Formats: sequence, structure tokens, C-alpha cells
Amino acid sequence: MTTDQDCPGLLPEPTVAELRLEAVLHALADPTRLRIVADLAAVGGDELNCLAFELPVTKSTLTHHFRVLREAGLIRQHRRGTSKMNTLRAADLSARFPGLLDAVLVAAGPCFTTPKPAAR
Amino acid sequence: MTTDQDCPGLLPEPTVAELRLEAVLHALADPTRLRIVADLAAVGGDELNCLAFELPVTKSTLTHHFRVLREAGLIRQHRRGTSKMNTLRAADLSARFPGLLDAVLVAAGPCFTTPKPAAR
DNA sequence: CTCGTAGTTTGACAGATGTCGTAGTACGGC
DNA sequence: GCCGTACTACGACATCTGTCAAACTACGAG
Repeated sequence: MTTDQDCPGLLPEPTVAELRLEAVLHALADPTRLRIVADLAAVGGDELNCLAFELPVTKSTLTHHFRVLREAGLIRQHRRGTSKMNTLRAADLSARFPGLLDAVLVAAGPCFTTPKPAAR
Repeated sequence: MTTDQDCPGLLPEPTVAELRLEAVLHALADPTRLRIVADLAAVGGDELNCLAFELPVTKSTLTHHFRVLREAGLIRQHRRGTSKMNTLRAADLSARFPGLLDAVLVAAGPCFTTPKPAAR
């Protein structure tokens, strides 16, 4: 019961059907996580490793936040070498909660008014 | 400058400019509060007293949740007699975070797909 | 004035949450 | 094989959160 492919290194995540609104909202309600999501949206679908974010927290805390985001279904993570790449599950979220992510991103950062033009 | 009018019995609430995204998301992330918001949206702008909601919590807890919602700017409360009337600040929210409330309501209740047509 | 209804306040409490530091694991480069 | 980088796991901790019960206030009806 996960979108889990055989794709090696992909970490477990909820399927589109498993996405829970409360979990998504809760994940987005934290400033650090909201910032991560906004940053991911800003790069328009590209991958970012966990340390690519300049956040005022330690690595442990970052790991924690990334897990919350992944378990809520907001991001996808898979290992690549020693790094872990993160992507926003924009399409999955739109499929399950139409308009929600867009509205949050617009509200979060007036700069990212054009979050996901056409994949990368 | 809160939206506070001289309207007697109106409880303090944030102005549109004071609405904080995190606070709104946090307020919506709780099932009880989400339910309250969805119920308010369902009646299309009418007022509901606090006990009009059939929720599995005590009055104290309800008071707590209503305060969180009001302080986050999601609802407006004003006293009327011994009751306290609650209304959703749909217009204010749309002004500050366009599409957000709508997206959440659609995501929350498939039943309320037409949340605020034009009052009921 | 007395009573009942509606809601508030306070205190308590268990559980979740965000944070850190330290130690540990996994992988690539040498 | 050894080391450094990137991330994880674990434990600790303070704070926050949702919940309740009991006592209190506010208002209207009678």
C-alpha cells in the first residue's frame, strides 16, 4: 500500500489515496517545513538534497522534518549516493487535494506565484 | 487596527492583514476544528452558536477550539444573549489567502463541494 | 430574586512536537 | 582498507496541545 516502486532507494511514502488532509495541513503548519516545501516548489520539480536548505536547525532536526513531510505525502525522497534527494509531490497533491498546495504556496511566498510551470 | 468595530459583544480577532498562514494551517490541522469550519461553511455564512455542533468533546474543549479558530482569524464570534454566535470569515480569508479555504473545504468534505454559493 | 442555559476559567494531565547532542550507519573517493 | 561526507537513530528535554472536571460568570425567563 504505497506508491513504492521497485525503484531502489525510494523511501516509503503514502499513496495518493492514502494522503490525509490533516497530516498535510499539520506538516505545512510548521515554519521550517513550510519553508522546505516552498523552496522545493521554487526549483520547480528538481531534486534537492537535505542540506541544500539553509535552515537554522541541526541535521537531526532536519531529518525529522523531512520525515514528517515524506510521511504526510508532501515530498518524495530517494537516496542517491550519500545524499538523499527530495522532490515535491505536487502532482499527487493536486490530484488528491485540488488547489490546496497552490493556494498554500501562493500564500507562503508571493515570489513563487508560478510554482510549477511544466516540470523540469 | 483590528477589524473590531464598536459592535458590542464582538470578540477580538486579527485583521485581514494580521492573518498568519501558519496559524491558519495549524488551526485547520485539528479534526475537531476542521469539522467546525466545514460545518460553518456548510450553512453558508449563517451564525451558529457553539453548541450547535455535535462534537465528541466537552464544553471546555469546545471553548478552547473556538478560541484557537478565532485567534487564527478563521471565525468571528460575538455574543448574543447567553449564546455566542460564530461565523466563518470566508471573505477575509479569501482576500488574504486566495483559494486556500476553498481548497481545504473541498478536500475536507466531498459533500460540501459547493460551500458558499450565496448564503443559503 | 431564583433558576437554568451557555459559555469561561482554572488546574491538571497525558501525549505529541520541535529541538539538540552524541553516536552510529551508508556510501564514494583515495 | 581508511576516511570524510551525508544522513539516521536514540535519548533527553522543554514546550505545546487536546482533553477533561469542577467551579465560576453572564444573561434571560419566570
